[in-house]
Amino acid sequence: MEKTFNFPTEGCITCGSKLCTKKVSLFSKLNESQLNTITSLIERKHYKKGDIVLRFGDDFDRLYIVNHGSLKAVSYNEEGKEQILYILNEGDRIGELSLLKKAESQYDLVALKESFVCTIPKYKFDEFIKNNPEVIFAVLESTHEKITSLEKLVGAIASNDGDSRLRFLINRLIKQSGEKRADGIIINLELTREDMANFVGVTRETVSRKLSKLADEGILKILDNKQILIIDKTYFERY
Amino acid sequence: MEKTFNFPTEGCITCGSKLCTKKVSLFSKLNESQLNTITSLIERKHYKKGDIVLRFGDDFDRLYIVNHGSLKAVSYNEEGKEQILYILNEGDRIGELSLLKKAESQYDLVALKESFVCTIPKYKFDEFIKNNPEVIFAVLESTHEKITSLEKLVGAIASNDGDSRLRFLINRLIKQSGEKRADGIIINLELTREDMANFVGVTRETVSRKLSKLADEGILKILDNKQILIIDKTYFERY
DNA sequence: AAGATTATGTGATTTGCCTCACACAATCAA
DNA sequence: TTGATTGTGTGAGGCAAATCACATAATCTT
Repeated sequence: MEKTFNFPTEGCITCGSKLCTKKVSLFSKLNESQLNTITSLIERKHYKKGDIVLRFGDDFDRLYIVNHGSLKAVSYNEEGKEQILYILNEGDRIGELSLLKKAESQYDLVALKESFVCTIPKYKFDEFIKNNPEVIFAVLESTHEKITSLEKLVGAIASNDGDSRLRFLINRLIKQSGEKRADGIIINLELTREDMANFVGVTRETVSRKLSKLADEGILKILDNKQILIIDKTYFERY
Repeated sequence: MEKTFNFPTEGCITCGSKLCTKKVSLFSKLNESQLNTITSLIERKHYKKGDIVLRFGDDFDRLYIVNHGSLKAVSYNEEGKEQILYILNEGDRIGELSLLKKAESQYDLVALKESFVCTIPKYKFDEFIKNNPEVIFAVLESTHEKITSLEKLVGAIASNDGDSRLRFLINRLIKQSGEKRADGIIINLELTREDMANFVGVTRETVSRKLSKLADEGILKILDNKQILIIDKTYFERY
């Protein structure tokens, strides 16, 4: 079912020419010449599904931008159970903080599917910022979004109520990757049931059961393991 | 038991003269004249225990700095249950993000005890930053700390294990306000049992029971409702 | 100082999720 | 294509924490 992908060796695979710098909100306000400079700093790498882009404990000395594909950032608790902190889709970025000081990554960055990831080394980005100080505001804004995202996650999983955890999860998936159709909203999942569980702190069994229940109630339809059709969007907006 | 406080009408109540700008890490790298400028921008207000400093939905158009006392930032879930996102002690600040754009507060800011809070209005701070752009890096660093703090909170409460939630809570209290003594570390709580519960997402009963259990095991001693003596610090460091 | 209010500890009961178990489906690898 | 691996759904049972209930302690208020 998965359509095969034709990988260009050079340039941005989604917009055809440049390295997508324009669609990254971090750079959305830059002019043409600034964009060209940024583009020249970028290194792009290819990852297969399951590949580890950055490992826990490694130097976090780059800014990472998802050019194509998606990543998860996962930490591990005492018993080694996975906790997903962020799900990064096309255009999302992580590592703004490494711009400040040398730091070690507190999580693994893992490709959820075949992905292209653009990176800018800290020292290069530092210099760019020195010459283009207004970019720092965009960086701040980006960290703002991250904080908001985490605050909501905390609220969702602290509630200790499985139904609202699932509601939160699906609501976020709708926002991140929902596509409107005539009969509802399609979510194309990169996540497994277990990933979903590890994001909101339940077990994969609970995710399965809750999804089935929601399907019984007519709130959504499970098309297949990787596709969910949201019928009653409002149920998830009660948040 | 609570010692009464002698409130000066002007100047910093903890350092005697200026408005504590020097102890706030946000400003720690500023020179004397910059500090004087900042000090002149600050407005200080007094709050009684339980007073609401900023309400959910209000314009978040100031930077808030705890000059003396402590605050909690609380949001509410669907059922109206309180979720504490941050505990702010002397020198801590919140609202850096309001520097970017007009935003509404996503939580209530509540005084945990009698407190003095210094604020700087957005428009004044914006101007200060325009003249002292290097401060923006300190702001970024401050948001970095907030992100790290939230990431850890997520890891703790997602685990779904009461013991580790409590371990996380007490570990943070030790770091935020623990005082070393010959016989261990004293934590002077501003939080009630219910506050503690609302921070790590359990009920107050569970906090009570878990604390009693830890006391039985000799890991800590409950001196009274507001004082806990940590005997085996290492237990809480397993994190 | 006395009464009212708020906070705390602890027992009894309920409940929802985790755990374990297993069948079946989907995907991967050669 | 085939077998191996990984993912998924669902039942049964146990258990930790929520809930409910109440006595007592601490703290506010005047």
